[in-house]
Amino acid sequence: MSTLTYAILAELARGPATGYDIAAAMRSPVGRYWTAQHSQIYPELARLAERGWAGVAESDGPGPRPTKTYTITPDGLAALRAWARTPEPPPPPNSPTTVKLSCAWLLDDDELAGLLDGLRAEAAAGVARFEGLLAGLDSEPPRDDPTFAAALTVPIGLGYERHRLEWAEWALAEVARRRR
Amino acid sequence: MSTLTYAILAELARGPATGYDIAAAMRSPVGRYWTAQHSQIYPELARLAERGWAGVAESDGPGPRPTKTYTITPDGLAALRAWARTPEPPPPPNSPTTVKLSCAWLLDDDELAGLLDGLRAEAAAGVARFEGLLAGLDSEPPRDDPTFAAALTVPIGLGYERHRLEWAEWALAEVARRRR
DNA sequence: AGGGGCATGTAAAGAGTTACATGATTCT
DNA sequence: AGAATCATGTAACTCTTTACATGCCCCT
Repeated sequence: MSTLTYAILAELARGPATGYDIAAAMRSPVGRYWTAQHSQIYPELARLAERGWAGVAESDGPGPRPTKTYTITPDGLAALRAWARTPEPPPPPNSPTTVKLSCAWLLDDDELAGLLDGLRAEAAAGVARFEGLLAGLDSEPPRDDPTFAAALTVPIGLGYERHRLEWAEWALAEVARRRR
Repeated sequence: MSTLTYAILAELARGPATGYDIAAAMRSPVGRYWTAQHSQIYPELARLAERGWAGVAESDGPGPRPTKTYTITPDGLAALRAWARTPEPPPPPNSPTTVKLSCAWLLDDDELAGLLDGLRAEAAAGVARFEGLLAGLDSEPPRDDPTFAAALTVPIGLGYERHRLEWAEWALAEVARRRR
């Protein structure tokens, strides 16, 4: 059982959903932090049902196949809770962008400044996105509601983007200072 | 050509190395941010040599096979620089830990506090690690030296861990506040 | 009439991890 | 005597992405 298994269960814990719904949610998983393609989700949902962690209801679909609506079972919910409360080993911090930055000594000032400015713009957009998201959140959500979790996770994303923005601005200033 | 290709080239740009050296550097790539196993590195080095981006020199090895020392070629350096200066599309921010946090509404107060405290401890260790690294850096490194890049990348890591630590402390306080 | 959204699936290829395999030297 | 380090490689497996494939309904 991979992270995807539980990321799907976490979606189902919020309510019944089709594979299409879950794929849509995982296209831009703001505040929930997992992505996957539908080609990975459909087989995983079938395994979930086979394992008894989700139930399926079929209805007429728009295409040649029936629409399948999945619902989390008590077993599935228990498995999700058990997974969620165990600590995760820190993942390898693989970042192509930081590898590029580690080549900064090979680039000239303009190339480096261009790279940094792109990162600055990206981070600024991220800050705006998460600020909007935070503004839309209930300030004191019910303890047993998904929005309670969002009130915790959205500030991580916001803090992360803010830190990236500050760093990019500092790095640009640093490169400009050394240029002279 | 994957990120691994260029991450290896970035190592070779610092000087000739064996596959073993690169695997060791990528076991804990502090400030450079890519990890890989030797089983991935050895074939990739062979492809690099085949492509003309690295040269190989064989010498007697400690085991049954000769030791191969790889050196970056002018073509390899040019390819690395070209890659490094092009912006990277933002990667999917997949994080198992944040998926767990998005299940916070399913956990009771003690389970959630335990999860958060583990993250706090992890972040605190990270801050200490990067502070030590930063302390060991030259404050004004030569522009065309790998340490110049480290002076840029180490503060990203430090800032990231500081942000995580602040967030974890805030989240713990938030959970404690709502507990009462 | 064509494009986009809804809805499901499979196939192929690439990326990454874990395990298997060998063998000399050095340290405890 | 056994473990760790140096040094290389392959095999099997899992995870992820990209592409192929179908077909209805709604909007312009």
